Amino acid sequence: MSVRVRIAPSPTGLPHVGNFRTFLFNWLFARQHGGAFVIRIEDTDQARQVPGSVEALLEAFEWLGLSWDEGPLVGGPYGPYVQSERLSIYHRHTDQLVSEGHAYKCYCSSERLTALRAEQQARKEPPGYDRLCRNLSQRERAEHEAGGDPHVVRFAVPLDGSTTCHDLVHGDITWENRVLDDFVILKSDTFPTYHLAHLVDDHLMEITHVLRGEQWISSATRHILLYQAFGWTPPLFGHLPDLLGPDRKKLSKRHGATDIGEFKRAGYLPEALLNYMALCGWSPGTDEEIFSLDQFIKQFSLERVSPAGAIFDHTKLDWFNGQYIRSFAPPDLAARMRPYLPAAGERADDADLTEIAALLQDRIKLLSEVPELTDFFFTDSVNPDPSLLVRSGTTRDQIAEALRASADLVEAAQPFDHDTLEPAHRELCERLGIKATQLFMAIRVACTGKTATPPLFETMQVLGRERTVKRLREAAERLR
RNA sequence: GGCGCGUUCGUCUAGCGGCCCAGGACGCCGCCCUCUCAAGGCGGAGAUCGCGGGUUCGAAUCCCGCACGCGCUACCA
Repeated sequence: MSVRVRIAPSPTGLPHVGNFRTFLFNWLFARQHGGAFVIRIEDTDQARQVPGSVEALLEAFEWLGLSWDEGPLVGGPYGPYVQSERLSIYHRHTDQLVSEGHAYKCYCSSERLTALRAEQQARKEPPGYDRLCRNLSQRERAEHEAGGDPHVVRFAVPLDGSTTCHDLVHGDITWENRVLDDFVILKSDTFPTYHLAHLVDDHLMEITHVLRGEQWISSATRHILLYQAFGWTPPLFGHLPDLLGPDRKKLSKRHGATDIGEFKRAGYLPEALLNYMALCGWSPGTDEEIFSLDQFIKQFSLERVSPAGAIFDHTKLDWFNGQYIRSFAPPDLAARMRPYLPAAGERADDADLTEIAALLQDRIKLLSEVPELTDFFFTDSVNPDPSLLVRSGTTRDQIAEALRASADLVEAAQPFDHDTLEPAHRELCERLGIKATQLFMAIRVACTGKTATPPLFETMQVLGRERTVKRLREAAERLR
């Protein structure tokens, strides 16, 4: 039987990086086995819906370059892929369970349930449904029905025995059935709970491996019990570790930027995010760290997934991003940079941008750093600060003279390029009796307005002879 | 409270009985390179392997307790 995995996001907000790490592992597993990767929208909680969630999710998939075989937009033979469109299926299966005695209608009010829980806690007993309606007589049941009383459907958990989950990541996990109460599988609004819905869908969609977050471990026993009640063979389970915040709590919005769109805006590359996410919780067992998606597909294995949660460390993500930025050919980097350009640079042509990209390549970790590092390429004047122009060990007059001399050199340089400009300026230093550091910094500030820039003469080359001369003379004027 | 999962440098991790008085990477520190900033190269600090018992000639690795963290214990997923 071929592998089929699924991810089951609920449309309750922005696509979260923690969820995506889980999605990624599912995706890798599917691709590795030539299986199907299915997206199913779990919208059984009507109250928590957030409009636009699905669109944002799919956008994130697109940005990361991950495709899906069945689900929203693409459909598939096991649809519909939205739970709210599958209500009749859940009702049919709930009825089956009820008629076979594996589930029962419960008419208890939420008030009674709340009171019950309070009592139990007061007596330091484990909270849980007391199974009142499990033992209703035929007559009592008929009365409730006749009265049209609202109800939920609860699963009748076996009173004894134990259940074992053979987890692909954690190994065998066993629970005593008696620690479970009769959980709700169909809510009074006639929507199924997660427990029922995901399971019916997984079975009907012929899902072979359920790779989900570790918060589901404790529910796995309920799920296996349900499979048994239906007489179905459960899929294989693998509970994946969480992504944690610096406080070791499960990563959430509280920890800052966690939705995929924010990473994009912050200047991260999808390659870097993917690479880092995959290494949070999975390791190849070698010293390799930089992986393409194809390499991940080849090497990924559930056996090497760590059972422990991992803190999501932006510092290391930044390093990956820098690695990828440096790995690009300049024209490719230029294309990546384009969306991040300052307003003044939006009309830059590809050739110019490629030269700029080559200069920035070793200097940025995030594409969002591009505007502040490139603004001087796109503006008319840089308004250099005189105090930056003239630094200790030099005088205003000295620097003004040097800048004029530099302008003359630049005007005369033949050809106008780095290889001609640098030696000419080094000679100028000797002639003027200034240190290269001092002269070059003054020129740098004059041409860019900044003290930290790409190499001076290469920057001049990209700036062009005309603008360079103009800036040098303007700066000299400022020192009058 | 009950049940479950987890626990190796600050962080991500390698390790599956001797090769480990624990290796790599990020970060940090220093040096080199150097026109600034980076990038890069080299080197360094950094982990009594959560704690306590056992098993064994030998344990980070196996077993048992304990502690701590996290999760579940909803008509949320």
